[in-house]
Amino acid sequence: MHGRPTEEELRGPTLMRASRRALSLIGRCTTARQMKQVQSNLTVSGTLSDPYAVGKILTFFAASDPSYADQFFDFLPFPCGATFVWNTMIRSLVDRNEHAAAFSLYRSMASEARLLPNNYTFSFLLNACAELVDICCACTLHCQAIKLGWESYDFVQNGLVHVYAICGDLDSAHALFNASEIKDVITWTALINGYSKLGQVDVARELFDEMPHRNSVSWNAMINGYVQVGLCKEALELFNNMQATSGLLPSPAGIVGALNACSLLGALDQGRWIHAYVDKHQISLDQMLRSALIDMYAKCGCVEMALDVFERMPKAERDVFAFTSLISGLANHGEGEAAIKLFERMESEGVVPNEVTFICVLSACSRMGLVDRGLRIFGSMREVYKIEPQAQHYGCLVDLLGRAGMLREAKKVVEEMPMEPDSYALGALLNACRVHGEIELGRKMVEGLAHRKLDHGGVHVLLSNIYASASQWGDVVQVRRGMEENGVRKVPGCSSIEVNGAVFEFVVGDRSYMSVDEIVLTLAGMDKHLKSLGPVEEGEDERADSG
DNA sequence: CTAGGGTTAG
Repeated sequence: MHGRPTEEELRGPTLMRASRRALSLIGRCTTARQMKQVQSNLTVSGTLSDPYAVGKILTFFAASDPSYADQFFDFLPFPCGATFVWNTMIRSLVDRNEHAAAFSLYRSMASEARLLPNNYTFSFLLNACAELVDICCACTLHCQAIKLGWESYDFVQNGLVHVYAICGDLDSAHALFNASEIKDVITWTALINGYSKLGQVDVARELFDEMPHRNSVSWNAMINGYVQVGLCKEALELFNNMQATSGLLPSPAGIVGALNACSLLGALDQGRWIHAYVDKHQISLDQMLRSALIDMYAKCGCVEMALDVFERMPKAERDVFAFTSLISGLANHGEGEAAIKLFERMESEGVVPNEVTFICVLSACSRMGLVDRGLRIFGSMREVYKIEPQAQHYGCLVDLLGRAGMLREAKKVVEEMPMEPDSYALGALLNACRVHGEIELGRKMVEGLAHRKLDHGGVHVLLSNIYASASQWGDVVQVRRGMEENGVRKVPGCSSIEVNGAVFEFVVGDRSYMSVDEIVLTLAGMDKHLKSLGPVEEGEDERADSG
């Protein structure tokens, strides 16, 4: 029996009595109408007491019509539905991110249905705790699992190690790991992951080297662990190592990690190599992998390829990540107009922007000097998308107004925003003060911040930059001296870029690397060239915008 | 019927 069910099969009154055939039929239903028809036949024939059939129907509706699934479950003629059906329902609630409902169902399992949870129940709910990073809940479940005798079952064991590790309680996770008699790849990987998330990559690496068997998930956990703490070279080294030694094909998730490392390093050649590798081995290009490719190309300075990956993406897969990555890439390459156009295209294609998208598109507006457009987009956040602007968005607004020379308006935003301005908002305002020669305003702001103990290194550096722009060297020295005396430090900026396959790293103020003279000369040349082009007339872009 | 890994931010 293969293929879609025929009308005859669906209507067949006697067929339902045989549970196995019912299961096969359920498996072949593709529409809600078909499934409901089978469901009513099962109800009439009494086969609905088969929990496997019920479970399959539940799972089908949980994915397509959740409220119908809930209804179906509520009206099931219990006690025919065994623990299995409850587990299925709990799992589908967890899948739908309705964790609270899943836990409440767990509670009524004993009270209403007089059913005891089993190893499956615990495994699903421990997973839910891990998603919520809720260690209290995990402890409660742990106790109950012990009480009911499910503690030492493999999935429960691994679920416990995983949840404690994710919640950062590595002592508990490791203790369970040590006591565990099963210790499979999953137990090891859960622990490695926990240490990575805490930033303890050395411990994670030791475990990784020590574990008896590694699969691609274990490799990925370690690769991503390195990326998370910024050890991108180590991440790529491990990624290459995996190809060379393990004989495993990396999964899309692992490739995302490696591409991430390339993005952070600016390692275009390595990124290209990975892209080619993906093509060659026909690794499936899923949504996330495509977004990671777009991001990698954009961050490595190759917007054309970023665009190419985007356009080749099936339309239905172009999600908010793909759009936002590209919008950000375009904005960062001076293609502000294209970034805004893409944002509009996103809207017209019905892809809903999120808070990150707004940061990217607003910054595109501010670099283009498109004040009105930026203000309109900012307004649409709340009005159209019901996204409450965060400090970061107010920061973008300050930048938008400040760059355009509307200092008073920018200052007003800083003063009236509903939360404490973050360093970006303050930095944007101070930067605007520098560009537009508003020395007094800048000075007063920093003084006010220092008074309220809200000053940090970056703010003082910006103030000294303001003085420097105005050639007030005495004040520059004073600010710097004040910073020294008060022990204020700014974290030095750093960046990296790949040239001919080798990655070079730079730290502000460090002149020890090779060809520093050449770089400084080139920069001076670029600066001179830009200045020779003359200033862009104020308001020029705004007119182009409305015209 | 089950578990561990992944994407966008000035």
